[in-house]
Amino acid sequence: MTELGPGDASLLRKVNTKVTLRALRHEGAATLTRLGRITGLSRQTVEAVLDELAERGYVRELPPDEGVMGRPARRFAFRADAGYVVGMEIGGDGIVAALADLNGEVIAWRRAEVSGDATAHERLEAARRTSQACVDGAGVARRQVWAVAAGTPGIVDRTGRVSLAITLPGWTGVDLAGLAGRWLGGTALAANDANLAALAEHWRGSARHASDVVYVLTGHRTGAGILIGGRLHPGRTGAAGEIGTLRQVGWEDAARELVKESSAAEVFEAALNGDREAARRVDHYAERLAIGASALALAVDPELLVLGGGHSRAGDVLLEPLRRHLAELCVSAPEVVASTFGDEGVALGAVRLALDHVEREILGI
Amino acid sequence: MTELGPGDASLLRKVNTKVTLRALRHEGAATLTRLGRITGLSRQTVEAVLDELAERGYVRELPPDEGVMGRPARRFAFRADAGYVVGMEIGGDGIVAALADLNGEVIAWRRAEVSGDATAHERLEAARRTSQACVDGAGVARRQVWAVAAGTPGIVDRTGRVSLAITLPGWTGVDLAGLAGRWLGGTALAANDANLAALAEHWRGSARHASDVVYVLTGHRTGAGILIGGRLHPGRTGAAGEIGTLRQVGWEDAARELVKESSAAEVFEAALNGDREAARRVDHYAERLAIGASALALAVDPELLVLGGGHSRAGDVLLEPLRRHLAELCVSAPEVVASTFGDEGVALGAVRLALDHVEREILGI
DNA sequence: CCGACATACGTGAATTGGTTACATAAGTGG
DNA sequence: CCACTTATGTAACCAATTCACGTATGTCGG
Repeated sequence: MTELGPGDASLLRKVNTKVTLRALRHEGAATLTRLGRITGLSRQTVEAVLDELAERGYVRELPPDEGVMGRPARRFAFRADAGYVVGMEIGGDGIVAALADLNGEVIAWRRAEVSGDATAHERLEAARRTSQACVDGAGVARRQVWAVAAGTPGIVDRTGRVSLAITLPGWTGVDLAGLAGRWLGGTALAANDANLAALAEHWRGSARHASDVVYVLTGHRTGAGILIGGRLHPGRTGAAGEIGTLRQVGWEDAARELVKESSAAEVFEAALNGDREAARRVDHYAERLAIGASALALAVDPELLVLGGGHSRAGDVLLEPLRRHLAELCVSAPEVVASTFGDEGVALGAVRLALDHVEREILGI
Repeated sequence: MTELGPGDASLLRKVNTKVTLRALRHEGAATLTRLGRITGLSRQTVEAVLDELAERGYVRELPPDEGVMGRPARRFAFRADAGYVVGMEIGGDGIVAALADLNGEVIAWRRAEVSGDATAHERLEAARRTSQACVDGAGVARRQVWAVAAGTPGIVDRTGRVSLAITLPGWTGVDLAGLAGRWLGGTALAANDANLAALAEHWRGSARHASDVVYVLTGHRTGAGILIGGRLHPGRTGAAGEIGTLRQVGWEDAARELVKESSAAEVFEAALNGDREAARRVDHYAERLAIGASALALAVDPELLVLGGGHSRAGDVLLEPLRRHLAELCVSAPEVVASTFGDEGVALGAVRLALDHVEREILGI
């Protein structure tokens, strides 16, 4: 995994820069002495590292704390506003774009509705407009955007091209990463929506403490994303988790059956209120989900299964039968929880993906 | 994944030791100058590193090459005989033990038959005797054995305990790692057999060039192992890949149906010779395999699917229908190949697991 | 046998990065 | 205004590495 090269002396400085930067970002703002204690490095080393980082613009010196004993200490903070990233969801219902600083704090959201049968061109135009408006509206210069990531239904290959999308017309073959790179500055990435939502849950949601996670995205479409060792596992073609395509699983029409004539929310509501027929439909839907989820859970044996997407808002009405069916199917079923994020999960995961890229490539963390 | 600590100066030496040792092991034997060129380090550094390694006993100086121009260069080689590891399979048919040096060269095999309905105690005794005989017979002192690993059917948890085994009587609950540690010296590890076989294929077999691999172990029992990023993916409970337990998959009795009254080899042979009924049975078996394999392939989206275990010897008679059924079930089916190792795969994978442990913990690679 | 050549070894100085120890500076609190 | 607390600044030292250059030790051709 980690390529290991020979170490000349400057490798040490690189390592210590990473360690210091990580500690500083974790602390928010800190003095030299404190950073030294945390990292295990000497104060002098930390000082040298921070002066260098300040020079490069990644770190800012703050005015010293007042009212404390002793000589005032130099304080530093990571410059989260040194750059920005954009994460977006390009889905069947519309576009969600989020602008975040280098700490991952989202400073602007933007949404746009796009009908499910819009052409690829219309959808892409909406995405371009929405992402650009999100950045411009926040008063951030486009060249300040270091990376962009987009999540979308369907299979997205390693280069960021949509290699297969059944639910969106004309979507197969779209070079999403290539296009998004032209809308804004910086590197552009694209990935499957469920995968990104999984990433978001691991970052700040229900899956914070798990490293192997299966995420099941419910809604009009049913999909899944997999995290292994806390990292995205896209697979060779980007199709990892696309268990729904297996006929035996029946994810294709699971959602359709659930919402036959009423809305999903109504069905869940009715089931909660004791409607036997609604309860039966929810149970049947849960069983369908469980079959696919159990295949994933048996394959990956994750610590956690997160239920996300539109229908996860139903909560225990859906979670309880899902847990029950899953327990029947798995030797040792994983814990099942609802996702923390609603319809912001995919865009948030895209932010995280873009940040990962920035931290790896630019900050060298 | 990688924990990153602060770097004092000695970190550099550690890194360069690893790089040098890796290069040396790759070369077999090499001069200082050559190692310097390969690693990108200066000759002096390489020399200091190797002198240190020689002192610690990991490396040996060889007599210089003769008949070449210029001043004879100091030559070094990794001391593969500085320690040994044992890998073993404890299966339903019997025991396979392999003793290997630190280069992974197997210097002794040992086998013992144990009937499928032997008690756990009998099986363990056979394993103890076989592994000890393997080491003693090769003239290696038991304290020279740095690590032992064992593969077995069933689910093996992270501590090396068999948490569930259906096929072997009394096997559930056996603390395999704990016991194996007492038979021989060193650390002891235990894992699922299919997982280890997958590791062996990645190490020296059909899966050498793939990093994400699904391995399907055929035979009396059908199981699977998963490699992600070239590393074992055991999952939370060690049950990753145990898709066979899903009823819809039908791995439980797939093998039983194939061999109804004749032996598996006979069925394959007959199918090859144009026997329609045999071909139908093989096709049905392949379909059963493909259903489970496709679930794994869709979940993991691997680069390669390796078919191993007893029935993989059948070759194309089985591979061809498997590929066909897999292509029907998967969006983009992975390449399917037969395993390189027959009944030695599990023990060989155990050797690799033990070596991984040694390299990580002792050599610090 | 001997000189030319090729190649590797050996040594010392310079560089980079890091640590420890201790004197000094700059605040707070009575 | 003095004691106290805490951080900074400086100097000496160490560890690991590289570069430059001189030296050693073999082969090859006559």
